[in-house]
Amino acid sequence: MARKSQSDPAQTPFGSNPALPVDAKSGAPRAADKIRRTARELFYAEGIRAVGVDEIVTKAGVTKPSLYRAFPSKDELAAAYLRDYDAEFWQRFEARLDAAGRDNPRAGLMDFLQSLNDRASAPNYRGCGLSNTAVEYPDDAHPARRVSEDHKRKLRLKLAELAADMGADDPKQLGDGLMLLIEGAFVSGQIFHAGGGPARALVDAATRLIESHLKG
Amino acid sequence: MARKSQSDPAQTPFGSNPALPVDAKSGAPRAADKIRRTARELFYAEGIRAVGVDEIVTKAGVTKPSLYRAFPSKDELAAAYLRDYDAEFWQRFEARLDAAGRDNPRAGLMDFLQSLNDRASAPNYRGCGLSNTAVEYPDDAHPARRVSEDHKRKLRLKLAELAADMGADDPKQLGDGLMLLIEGAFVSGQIFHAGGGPARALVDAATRLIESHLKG
DNA sequence: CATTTAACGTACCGGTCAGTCACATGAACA
DNA sequence: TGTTCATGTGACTGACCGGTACGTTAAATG
Repeated sequence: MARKSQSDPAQTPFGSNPALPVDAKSGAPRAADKIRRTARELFYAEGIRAVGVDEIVTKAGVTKPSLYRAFPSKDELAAAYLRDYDAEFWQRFEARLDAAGRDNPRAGLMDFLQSLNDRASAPNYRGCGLSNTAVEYPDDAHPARRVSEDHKRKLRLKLAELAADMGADDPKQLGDGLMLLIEGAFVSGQIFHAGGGPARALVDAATRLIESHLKG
Repeated sequence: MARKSQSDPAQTPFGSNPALPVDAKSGAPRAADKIRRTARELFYAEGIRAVGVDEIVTKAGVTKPSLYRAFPSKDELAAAYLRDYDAEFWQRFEARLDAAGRDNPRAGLMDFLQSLNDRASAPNYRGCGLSNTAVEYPDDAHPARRVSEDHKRKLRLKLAELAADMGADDPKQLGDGLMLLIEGAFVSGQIFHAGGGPARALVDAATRLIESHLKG
């Protein structure tokens, strides 16, 4: 028989799911990790509210008590999903900046925008899991929304920081303008999903916006 | 006793609910209209999936069979909500354009953006009901999502049309750039809800983008 | 006044939801 | 061998979900 769904590559618009951590001795993936992995796929693709815990545990090949031993509630599982999502986002984001060189923030940012542009044109693109969650859960007290809000605040600061590094006269304004473009690409990418709708204008619009701020 | 919740102004970030149509003879609002009105408030404020039909009929002061006599399903009620939303959107949008004069599309658009900027800073702002629905329902076949997609396609065309009227060298590109900014304001407005987050940069960024296209 | 017709409510359906329980299994370790 | 730890089994809960069969009311109509 060997392992079964282990070979499934699980390609998603936000990147492939990383290899599952395995138990040091037995070599078998732990139930909690399988749940995390499956929850991420389903939550991202269909939305959190649309996915039931039964569906998660069934697809993960585990059982419900395993889920509730690892996570106190579905809401907390959703929050954990978003914390993973957040961590991977920054990993990829910083990687782009590093690749372009820390002395060239504009190239790094444009690189990120180009990759977002590409992903947003993929057929099954579903935008940003963190933004989507804020739409699904208006209540600030919801644990998943908290992760989403924290992430967006951090992104906003980071963009302003990059704008300052680029030498913009009004870095906050440029940072916010860039953020609007990025969030706009997230949502319109998933509305006009195949072939990329307005998201195809992302790089061009960002370039013009940056130019405008740098000339001033 | 008199009428009870009739006086409730129902102020929402997308404008106050219009007066309920009343029966020509009895002078009483019809059940279907009360449902439509209540559904719109709840769907917008909390999301479609988050609101059950029981909550709708209870708050509307009617009963479930009245809902299902007027609408074939909850999904179709959601679609009807979005058709109303769409109609009001264009009504307000075109009104701005008319007020500025059809020979001055740029002023009309900027007027609309300014009003969006203001609404997006309101404490209970929840973005665009049509965009939110696309996030909630990834399936293209869902009746509510269909309304959302149709609306966004139409908006995209309209923005390109306005860009052309402004004399842009690449109207589609400018239209798409503006659309990214608008969608970005919808979502970040509801994430950074009070005091307006990045949405405060909407007018400035749009101005710079337009200027950039007009100089080319 | 009797009857039709339209609008509405009462009471209920089966299914699914998140979450829990006591208990069995099986491998690692001492 | 006995203990510990992660996991599975299977049954169960109470709330809620979207949706419906059927009865009631009252105004309009002949």
